[in-house]
Amino acid sequence: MEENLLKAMDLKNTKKRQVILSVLKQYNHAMTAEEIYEKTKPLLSMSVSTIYRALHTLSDKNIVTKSIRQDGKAYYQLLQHTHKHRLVCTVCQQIIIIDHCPLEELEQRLTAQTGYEITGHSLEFFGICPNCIQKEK
Amino acid sequence: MEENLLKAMDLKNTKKRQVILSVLKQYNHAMTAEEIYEKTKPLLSMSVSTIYRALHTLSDKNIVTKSIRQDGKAYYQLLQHTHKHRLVCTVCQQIIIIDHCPLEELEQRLTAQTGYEITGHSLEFFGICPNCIQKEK
DNA sequence: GTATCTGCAAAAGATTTGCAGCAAG
DNA sequence: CTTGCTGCAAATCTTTTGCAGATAC
Repeated sequence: MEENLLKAMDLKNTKKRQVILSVLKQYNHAMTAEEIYEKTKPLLSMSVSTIYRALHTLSDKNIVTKSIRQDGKAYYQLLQHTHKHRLVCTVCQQIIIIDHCPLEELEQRLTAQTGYEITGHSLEFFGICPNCIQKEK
Repeated sequence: MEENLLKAMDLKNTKKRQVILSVLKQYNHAMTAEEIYEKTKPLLSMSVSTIYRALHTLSDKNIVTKSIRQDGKAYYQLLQHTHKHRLVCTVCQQIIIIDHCPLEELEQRLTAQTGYEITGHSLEFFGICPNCIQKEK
């Protein structure tokens, strides 16, 4: 399965890339290189630079997406056509997933107005969760 | 003017902070610490760490906002209640400013659904501008 | 005077890179 | 075999920090 993805993109089908892809598939959410490193370690140990290089290659080939969040770290995940955004509590870091992405309509309007071919967006909400609002009183 | 802002927040009214604020006001868009450093240099030279420390303090006091973009750098700007987002060409880096922020309504809905007090969001669009689409053909 | 600010140089954290050896096709 | 992949260590880039001296109030 991971094999086909790699072959299709003229990439060598190495064990390490397979394991990276299988971890991304298994967890199915955006992960940092460090998290991927931890999760792959028990399966097949590899150096962190291999992970960075693999992720870079895979994101060039549009197999994974890379997105930099407000913590300054890069998060990688398998390219998905139905994507989601997050609402993050700035106090306790609790996260709520926003299922419906509200931007598709807006992107169409932007394409019409600007002539850009829009390829993506990044969107994240910040706030304080009900719990932390309580505690701060 | 800058003086009042600082006084109001119990911050010492130093020449360097004044200059940082005046540059942020003058350019009135999000800038990196490095850009601020370059712009303040002719006016009053200071070390980069002073700039980082001042920006950190000012953002704690909600005088400036900090936002990390997809280039991995932190951008600072004076807190504004009417804010804007950007559409960035991933080939030539040309930028289009999106005047109307389409998220206010959505934020109200999220507040109702989650009980979060929403304090902000980050949103950026990526795409390929008409020029670069031409060239790639 | 004293709490706060600043400069400098060093440290930190995430990511990238040069090079020599290794493995997939 | 030969092109592309990997490990290691060193380099890079942005940002943070410890400490000693300087400045605002």
